[in-house]
Amino acid sequence: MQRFFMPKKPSEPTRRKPRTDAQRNRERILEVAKQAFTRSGANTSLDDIARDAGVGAGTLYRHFPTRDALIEAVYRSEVEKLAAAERKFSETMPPVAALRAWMLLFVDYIAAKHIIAPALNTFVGGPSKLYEGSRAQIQGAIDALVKRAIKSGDIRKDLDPFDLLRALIGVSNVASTPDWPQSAKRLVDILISGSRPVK
Amino acid sequence: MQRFFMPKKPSEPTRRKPRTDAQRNRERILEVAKQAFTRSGANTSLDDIARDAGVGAGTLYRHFPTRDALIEAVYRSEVEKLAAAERKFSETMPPVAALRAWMLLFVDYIAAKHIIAPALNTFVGGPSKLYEGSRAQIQGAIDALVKRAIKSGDIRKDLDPFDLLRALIGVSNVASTPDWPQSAKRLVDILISGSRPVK
DNA sequence: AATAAAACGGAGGGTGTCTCCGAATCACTA
DNA sequence: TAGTGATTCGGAGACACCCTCCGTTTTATT
Repeated sequence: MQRFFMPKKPSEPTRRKPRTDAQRNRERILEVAKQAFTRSGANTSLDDIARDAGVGAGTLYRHFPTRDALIEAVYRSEVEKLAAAERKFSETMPPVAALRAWMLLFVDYIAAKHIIAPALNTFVGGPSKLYEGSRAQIQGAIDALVKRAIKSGDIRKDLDPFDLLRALIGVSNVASTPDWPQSAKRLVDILISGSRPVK
Repeated sequence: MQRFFMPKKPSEPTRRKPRTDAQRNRERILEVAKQAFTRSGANTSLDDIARDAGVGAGTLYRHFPTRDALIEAVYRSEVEKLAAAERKFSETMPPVAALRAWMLLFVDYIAAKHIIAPALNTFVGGPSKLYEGSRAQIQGAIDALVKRAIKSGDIRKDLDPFDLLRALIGVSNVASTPDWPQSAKRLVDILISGSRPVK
């Protein structure tokens, strides 16, 4: 009987089914890392995380070559929720309200998982390629929100969406007082108000 | 012959003149640290700094028990310049203009000595006592500026000065793109504009 | 069951932090 | 100017973390 063959690109020879233990370890590491980061901040020892996950250091580093890669993986789902929220707000709310709501949500997310904040800014020194994926999602979200608000005429034409984003990420980094979320939310309104067109 | 004695507080017994080598070493360390931080960022090896200063690690740690203490000491003079600028601006410019000018200057200072930025926010986890002195100076400066602007009626009554400060420090941390100073300056105007009273 | 690709794991080398304490240095006194 | 005790120096060393390397083990596949 003639059988079907999946078409293979010649450049990509037969792909093997990924090993189940690899997948399992990857998830275990992510699980442990999430707890560890939330508990003890973003510079927990990676060797410790590996041990708690019942895995050798080598395994951890093979899956996540850098600390940043691990952090990004841990928070990828949160970032996707933010991106989803953008779409929903854009459909159901007037432009400026949507922008404001999203910014507040952003603050909330960072307040909950405070570790994501230092991870969001690239390190001093140079624009690295880290967090490429997550950053693109976030940037896409605020870009869409601001563009819509500009089009509606409720926001200055010359507003750079990333300016807002930078401010948001920034305040989230400064955790000098326990009430910083309130401060951040007040700031959202200042930013919105300061972004309206000059009359 | 009867001699004079300096009156001594009993609680504070005779103070000895500080040793000259201690003073000299302290200054040498500061000098080297300043260069090292500016050149290679804020996580240069402290042992390296000690060696470059021709000093043992113990000496460095005795003078500056933590890395943060050293950083603060290095940038204390810059902070004092900022505080001085506040006084000058307050005397020579109208309230809002003074506030704006100072904020822009703040951005410039951080742009020049980028290391001060990560040093300005307390670490995640809790409000530590680090940078107590410097932070007080900066906070005092913006507090004065905002209070004056509020009194003149050009700024909302309910504006918290520290909200602005947080935003400033924050954006300075996010160095994702090489043009962040421009972004920061645009943001200053957004913040000012958003801080005006609602009509 | 045999085979080879893929993943594992942990020992180990490199680097950074910070302490500890005998040795060296200095301010003060007579 | 020499003596002396307080103060500071210095660097070896204990510890922690990062990350790699490679012999061993597991797995998908034939």
